[in-house]
Amino acid sequence: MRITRRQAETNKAKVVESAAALFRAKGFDHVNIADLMQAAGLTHGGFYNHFDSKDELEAEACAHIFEKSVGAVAAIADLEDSARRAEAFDAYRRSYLSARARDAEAARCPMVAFAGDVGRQPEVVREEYAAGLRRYLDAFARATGEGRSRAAAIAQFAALTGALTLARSVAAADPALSDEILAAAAAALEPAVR
Amino acid sequence: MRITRRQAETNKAKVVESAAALFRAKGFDHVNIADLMQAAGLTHGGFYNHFDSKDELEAEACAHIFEKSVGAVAAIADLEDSARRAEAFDAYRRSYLSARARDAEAARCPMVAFAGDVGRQPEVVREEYAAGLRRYLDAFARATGEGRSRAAAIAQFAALTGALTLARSVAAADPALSDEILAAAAAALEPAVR
DNA sequence: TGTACATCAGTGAACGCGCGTTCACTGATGTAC
DNA sequence: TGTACATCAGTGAACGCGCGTTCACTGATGTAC
Repeated sequence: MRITRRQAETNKAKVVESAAALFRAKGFDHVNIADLMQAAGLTHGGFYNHFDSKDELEAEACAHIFEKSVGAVAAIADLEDSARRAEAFDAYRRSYLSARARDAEAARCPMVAFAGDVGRQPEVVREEYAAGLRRYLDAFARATGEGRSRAAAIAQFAALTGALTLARSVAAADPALSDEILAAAAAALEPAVR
Repeated sequence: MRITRRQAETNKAKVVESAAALFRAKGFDHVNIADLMQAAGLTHGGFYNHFDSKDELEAEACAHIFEKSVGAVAAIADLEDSARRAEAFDAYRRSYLSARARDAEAARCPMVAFAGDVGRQPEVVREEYAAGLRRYLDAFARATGEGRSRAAAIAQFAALTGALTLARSVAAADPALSDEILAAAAAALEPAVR
């Protein structure tokens, strides 16, 4: 039963979109093609009409995820009023370290979702990830404001990822420790430059 | 061909030891039982003479790894001369963020090796990991010296893990960015309290 | 101390399952006239 | 605009491989006498 070309494109986009969510929740290696196609409302056999391999989808999903994440940070960096920018950036970091972000099944931050695994992924995925991280850090450094060095911005972002990753890693087994980690990281945040 | 009870114990210890190294290098899910037994000089069939399941070995290996890591930090914390303790702690953090630590196949820090994956592991492993992180953070907080709050110590450790994890994640695809991350994190380190 | 038997660590083949990938088939869409 | 045929997105069964786990077997160790 052939379908519209337009419909086929929509379907492919849906696969990338829902695969992205699954990858962020479970990691690349713990999502199988049957599940991922089902999440897009299709059956597994059609997968190879859209992608040469699972690796290729992983790379596309990775790019898709970074586009959104980088976009959100860039939007803050692009705020012209420096006071509003600083306010938005503070809110971003607070929300980054919130219990809600920790408890979300699919990690919002691509680095939290993938940093631990990406070294073991095929090269296409590693390249896409590295390109994404580069763009993310550029946007993040711009968002910190003129007063801060790029190095300081990177160190600050590392602290955010580290804290959220640690908090997520013990969320189930030791929620109190997990809360303590988030609170400690939030307390250590320096206010944004206005 | 039955062997000495003592020899059997030695063999089990060897399995835990070499599995620990493999897990740190490749993660729990990317080490199979045949490889892990071979690394210990045995064949895969004998695995279940020592362990009920792969999960059980994962938990034991996890405990084994934390014992070493926590021991190293605790040894620094236990130094009586506060100037020497501060010096040792500085050296520890510098070495934590070194290119050498990043390039080591098996991550030295258990959190860098496991934080991303552990949430998806069976409960025995998650519990062992959480217990290990608790002990590690206790030792780390003691090692920072009396002048620093526990919260500050935790935030600082999160910054270390985050930086090393990010640096490792792009080490292959973008070595320059990887170096930049390590350097930025090292520059942001506050000197230890003497 | 010596002998006979039970035990059990180690071996390697086999089982069963999950998963990425392939393939023959379907039938509506796209196209050539 | 209408008709005939080729195309190709989608389907579901099947393939092949890797891996955790099981099992029958071996033969030296441990033990009971």
